[in-house]
Amino acid sequence: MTRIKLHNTKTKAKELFAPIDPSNVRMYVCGPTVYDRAHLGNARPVIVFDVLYRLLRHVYGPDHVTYVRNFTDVDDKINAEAQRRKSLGDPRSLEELIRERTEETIGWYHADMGALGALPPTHEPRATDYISQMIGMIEGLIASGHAYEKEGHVLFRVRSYAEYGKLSGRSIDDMIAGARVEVAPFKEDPMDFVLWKPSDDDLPGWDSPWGRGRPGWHIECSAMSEDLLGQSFDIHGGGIDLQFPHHENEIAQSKCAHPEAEFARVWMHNEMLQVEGKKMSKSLGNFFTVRDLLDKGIPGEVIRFVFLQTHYSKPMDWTEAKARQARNEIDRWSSTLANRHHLLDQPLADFGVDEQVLAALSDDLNTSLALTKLRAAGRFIDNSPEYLSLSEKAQYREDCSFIATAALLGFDLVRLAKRERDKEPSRNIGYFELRLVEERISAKETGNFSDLDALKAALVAAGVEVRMSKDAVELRPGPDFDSAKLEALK
RNA sequence: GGCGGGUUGGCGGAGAGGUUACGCAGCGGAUUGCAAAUCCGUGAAGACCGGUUCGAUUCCGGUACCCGCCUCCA
Repeated sequence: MTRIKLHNTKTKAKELFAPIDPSNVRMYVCGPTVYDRAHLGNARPVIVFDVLYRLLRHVYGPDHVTYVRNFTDVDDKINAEAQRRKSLGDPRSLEELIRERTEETIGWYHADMGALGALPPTHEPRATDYISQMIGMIEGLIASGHAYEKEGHVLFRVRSYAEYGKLSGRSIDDMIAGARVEVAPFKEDPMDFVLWKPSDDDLPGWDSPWGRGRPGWHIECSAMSEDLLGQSFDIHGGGIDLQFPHHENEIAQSKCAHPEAEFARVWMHNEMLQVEGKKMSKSLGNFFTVRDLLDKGIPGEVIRFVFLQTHYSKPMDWTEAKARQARNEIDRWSSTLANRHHLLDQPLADFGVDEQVLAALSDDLNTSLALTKLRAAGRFIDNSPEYLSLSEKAQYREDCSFIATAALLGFDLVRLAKRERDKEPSRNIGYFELRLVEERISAKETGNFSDLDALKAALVAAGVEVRMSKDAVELRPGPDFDSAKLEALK
């Protein structure tokens, strides 16, 4: 069996991955707060942990991995949007408006992440469906002295958990010394954090032993992971920015609620995304959503490819140049397969995946190296002399393996190749191919190539790639293809 | 102030204590009426200063610079 090594943030070391139960490998990843479209940064953990999910499914079997990614649908920004709509005269209740907002955001999220080739997780729990579990956990924490109620709030007593700060390498005293936050008067200790807070009539709320209120941010992940994965599970993932305070607080809550349990065995954190070398922010004007890119005509698989070129533990820079290169590489794979109809129109045989790609992924998700190996495999099956010397059967084996390997990284090459193949062949394209052939013949006879060159230049200007070999002429619409310009040439 | 990440050839970006990363761009060649595409070949690197070592870009220590987190944030 493939040995997977993962860098565990908790131990700061690369470790051999040993699941608690190989027949049910369990992973929890912090999902989005559903108040707006997912921005490009949100896509990074989705893609990173999607690759891990696929790898685990490959190694342990698709039915032996449980992947949970939550939706945070209790949040001030959601409330603010609902209140805004209400203030614009919407007659519906605040709860209805909140529900509407979160519903539509979740719909967008599914569409956008699906476009990136991310598999749906096994479970996608919403915080609001787990309020009673949260309340139960909070009651337990109060009973065991790890939490206290004050002025309608319930706070976690940070000093009651000796290992607080261990994950992120911080000490409570250092943090207090450098704190820039105003401390609420009802806190015993400045670092204590909210498990439950009161809601007024303009805010969503649930009845609880401490009055009508809503949960703090961190408790939802503790409650949902326990409910869906148990008190101990294998992998907990998320962005590095969540390491503190979110994950630190999750650990404190869960470990204090169940001291005998392990909680998450391996912690994984992806580094941040940058755009053209700078942090993505609205003020810098380099902020955009996944949907913005898709609408600009950058396909999801191109975004995925760019992301996977950088190891998840390093800051990743999104640039237009990278997107262009990625598109070229993927296009090449598509056109390699586009005319191999026997691959596209029937189920493929299982000949396994490329060992080198699998090895790269198993080494702490070295997606960059995996892409390099996949690239080599792609070149091999693209009519290399070695490939052409193989029997038809052996070629088929190589093709299937290549496609399966790409799928392990989340690229559906069959779909892309079909798209390439089934591109509506423009009648104009055929017309101009014929015309180029004819003009070339006559140009060769007369020795005058100026008309031919002019036509070729005009086609290039219309965004068409002109491929003229000795015995054929092929025109391919490029990314800048402009059918109106082409029409005008007639 | 505390914590963490980064610094590799023109650009992007990996691995490995000694043997080609790879891709893009460049250059040379094949092919072409000329190109494009494709194929073949090729130069070019590891922030800085020390240490360990027969040998370090790779390990250790320090310096500099960049980025992020510590407040909602993926």
